[in-house]
Order: sequence, then C-alpha cells, then structure tokens
Amino acid sequence: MTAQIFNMPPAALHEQATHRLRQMLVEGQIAPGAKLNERELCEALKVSRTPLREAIKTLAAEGLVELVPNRGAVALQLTEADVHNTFEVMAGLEAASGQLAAQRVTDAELAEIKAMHYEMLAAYTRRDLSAYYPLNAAIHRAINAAARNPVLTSTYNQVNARLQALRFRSNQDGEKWSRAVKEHEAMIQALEARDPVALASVLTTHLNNKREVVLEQLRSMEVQTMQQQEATE
Amino acid sequence: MTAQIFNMPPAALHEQATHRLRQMLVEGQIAPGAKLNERELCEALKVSRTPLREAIKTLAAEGLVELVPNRGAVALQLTEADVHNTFEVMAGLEAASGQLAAQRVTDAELAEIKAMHYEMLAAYTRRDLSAYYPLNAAIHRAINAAARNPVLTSTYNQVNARLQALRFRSNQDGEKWSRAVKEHEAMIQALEARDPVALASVLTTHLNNKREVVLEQLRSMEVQTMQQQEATE
DNA sequence: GCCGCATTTTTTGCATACAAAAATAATCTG
DNA sequence: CAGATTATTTTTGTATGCAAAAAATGCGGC
Repeated sequence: MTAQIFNMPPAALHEQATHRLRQMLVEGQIAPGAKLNERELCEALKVSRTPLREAIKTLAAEGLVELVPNRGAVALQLTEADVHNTFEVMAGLEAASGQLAAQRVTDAELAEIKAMHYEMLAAYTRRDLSAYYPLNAAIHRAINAAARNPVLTSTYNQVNARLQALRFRSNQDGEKWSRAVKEHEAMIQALEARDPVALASVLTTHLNNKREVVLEQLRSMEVQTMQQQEATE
Repeated sequence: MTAQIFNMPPAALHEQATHRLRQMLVEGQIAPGAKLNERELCEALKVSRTPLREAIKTLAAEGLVELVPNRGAVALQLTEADVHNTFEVMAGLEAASGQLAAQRVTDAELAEIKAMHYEMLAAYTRRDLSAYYPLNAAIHRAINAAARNPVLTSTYNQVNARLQALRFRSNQDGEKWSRAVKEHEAMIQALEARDPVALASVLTTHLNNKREVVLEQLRSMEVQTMQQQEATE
C-alpha cells in the first residue's frame, strides 16, 4: 500500500524537486563539488526556478549542498577531515541507537535482525559485496528503528546521507572485512542479551573501524585521481 | 572584530530572513504552534516573499518549523514524546562530545571551563537562576567546542535549537538543582582526569535527569494552561 | 602567443504577477 | 435561527520579469 489516503494530492513541486535532487546527490548522479546550474536542473526536473531554489535551500540545510553567495550551490564535497568528523557523529548516534534499541527491541524485531545477520553472513561467505552491503545497511537501520525514536532516526538519516554520496563499497581487504563481520556478531549478541552498554560499545568500535576503512579507501582513490591528472597534463 | 573580510557584502536577504526568523522562533517571539503568515512576516522582516519562503524552507529542514501542504508553515510545537526523543538524541550527542573532549581538551580550555564552573557555583550558591542558566549553557558549549568537531557542533546546535523554544528555566526545585550541580562537579573531574568513558557517562546521566526535570515542568505548565482554559470557558 | 581590459552573455537573487487552494463571509433554505 | 451552500476574500504555490553580480568572450598591446 502506498499510503493511508488514496486520492492524495500530488506532492508540491518544491517537495518533488527536493526528493529528486537529494536522490541525485546521494547517488552521485551529481558529482561532489559539481556546480548546480539552476537552468539545467529546471529542465531536468521540469519545474520553474522558484520551487527549485526552495529545494536547494532545503538541501543546503541538510548539508548536502553548500551555498556560495552569488554563485549558487555546489554539491557537498567532503574533505578527509569532514569524513572523519561525520563518522564521529555517526558513531555517537549509532551508540545512542544501540543503547536504546537494547532496551526496547521486541522479540520480533530481534528475530528479523538475526535473520538479516545470517543472510549477511551468507553474502560474506560468498564474498558477494553487492549482496553484503545492503544487508549491512539494513541491519543498522533496523537497530536504529528498534530504538523507537523518530528524532534519532531522522538525525541519523540526515547525517548519514552526507556520507552516502561517497559511494564507498569497500571491505575488499579480507582482514578488515572479517573484523567487521565479527563486530556484527558481537552486535547481535549484545542485542540478544539486551545489554545497552555492550551494544553501544560495539557500535562505537564498529563505526570507528569503518571510518578508518573509508578514509583509507578515500586516500587511495585520491592517489589514483592525482595519477590520472598527472597523466593528462 | 566582526570577521576576516572588511568590506564584506551584506548577507543575502534569504539569509537575513533565516537568521531573524530562527531567532524569533527560538526566543519564543513566535509561539509554538503559531501559523507563519507570509504577508505579515514579509512586512516585519522587510523582504519579499521569495527570500522569506526560502528562509522558511531552511528552517523546516532544521526542524524549527513544520510545513503543511497548501497551508504554509507552523512553528514547531513539541509534544511530550517529542521532548523525550529530542533529549535522548541530545544525550547521545553530549556523550559523544564528552568522549572526544576528554581526549582533546587543552589545558587552557580546561582552565576556562573550570573557571566558568566556579562562576556557576557562585550563581548556584546565590540561587541566582538568571546567572546560573547561561553559565550552565556556556559550559556545555565549551565541552562541545573542546571536542573539536564542527559537524558535531552544528548537529548539536541544530537539535538543541528545537528545545530552546521551550524556554524552560527550571531547577527551581532545590533537590533537583543540587543534583544537577553535583553532576557538573563530576563532569569537571572526568574532564580533568581526561577520562572519556566517565565524562560520557556523567553527561548521559545529566541529560537524562534534565529531561525529566523539563518534562515535569512541562506537565505542570500544561495543567496551568488547561486550568486557564477552563476559567475562560 | 599571452596577458590585461572592455564588452557581451550567462547566472544568480529578488520582486511581482498570476493561479489554485483554503479560509471567511454572505446567502439561502428548511 | 441553525445548517448547508455559495460567493468573496485571503493565502499559498508557482511562473516570470528585472536588476546585479559573475563568467565568458573578444580585442588590443606587448
């Protein structure tokens, strides 16, 4: 079912524009650092400049674009320091999620999370990254949902969206990946034991490690980019 | 000094409007639940509707205003559940602040925080709430700043702004107030000991207690409001 | 050929005009 | 006179027009 009301009026144009632009940014269809040309986007999204500009203001407040006075908006481009800082915030939010989820998770939710965990283990065993990654994300989302705090969820999503644009799909390194899986194992145990402190702790560690993996990958990507630049110069 | 550049062009109108509207909302000049009439606000802020509407979209993304389709915007009115949830998020962010600040605080920062703490103790001893409250807030801000994470700071500020509109100035209850002061004492000790776990723990407790104080006050205010309504009916 | 400057073009920011929806007032009916 | 119904006004949402700033282009000098 789509929603509660049936003859729901179509969303306002500025909302449509916000959704689609957000998607384009998060999915990397608009590259980090790219300028957002209003005229082009108006054509692409089939809206006039007024709702488009409202959408851009919304996304600026969400931190997905940066407004430059008299020069419009630029897609968020995280520096290494930004990534570090953002992951630290995510760690705090995940810890809070875990602490609350351990106290509030229902048996049904726990069962579903465990099921997803096993699916994830299957993907890991097959070294199937494209199956692993969404399951990983779904487990984290489910823990967040079990915390039963919509404010936490929206804050979490907003901060997390900024990292999505990085499109890291890493864990290729065998050792790092196996460590991440072990941490997930510990997460499930802490959740099953309904141990808030343990779950918070595991999640903090997990996020800190993920941060290092992402930063490492980012650095290696930068080296590649620089080498490409050198080659074309 | 105002800022780095001297002949800085005046801020764009939509930014001015955003700042002033945000202030009006946070300071309660626009009451929670009040409708935001565009025409009135345009006159008050001396801007046309275009930049005003952009400002409203920004504040909606910050969670200070709620957009109702075809009915404009309404000033955020937190339910009891909202307050509870928001404080839980704040607790998570404060815990993260404390954890990082304990690792990163400089001696100079620590000294300044301790000085503010003593000033706060003076205000407490005099039962001077109007001196106590800003010092309390300043200490929390200083700990956050010591964490050296701008993403954490802006996330913290954004979530905190929603609570500011409540304008709680409580701690009138002697016991609760003394407990809060004792928790601050423990905060300073943990910070001085550079103990991340201890500081995070104290801050979590502190925020949870503050949450209960605020919720209690909120409930008593609601009773008053209801009694007033009864009287006028 | 390249740098600096003037001119044109584009783009952004704002105000306003118009259309659709909601709120309010007025009218009708029983 | 109450309640429903229609007409009017107000308010919101969107498109467009205009001015200022920035970027791009062209041109002359070296």
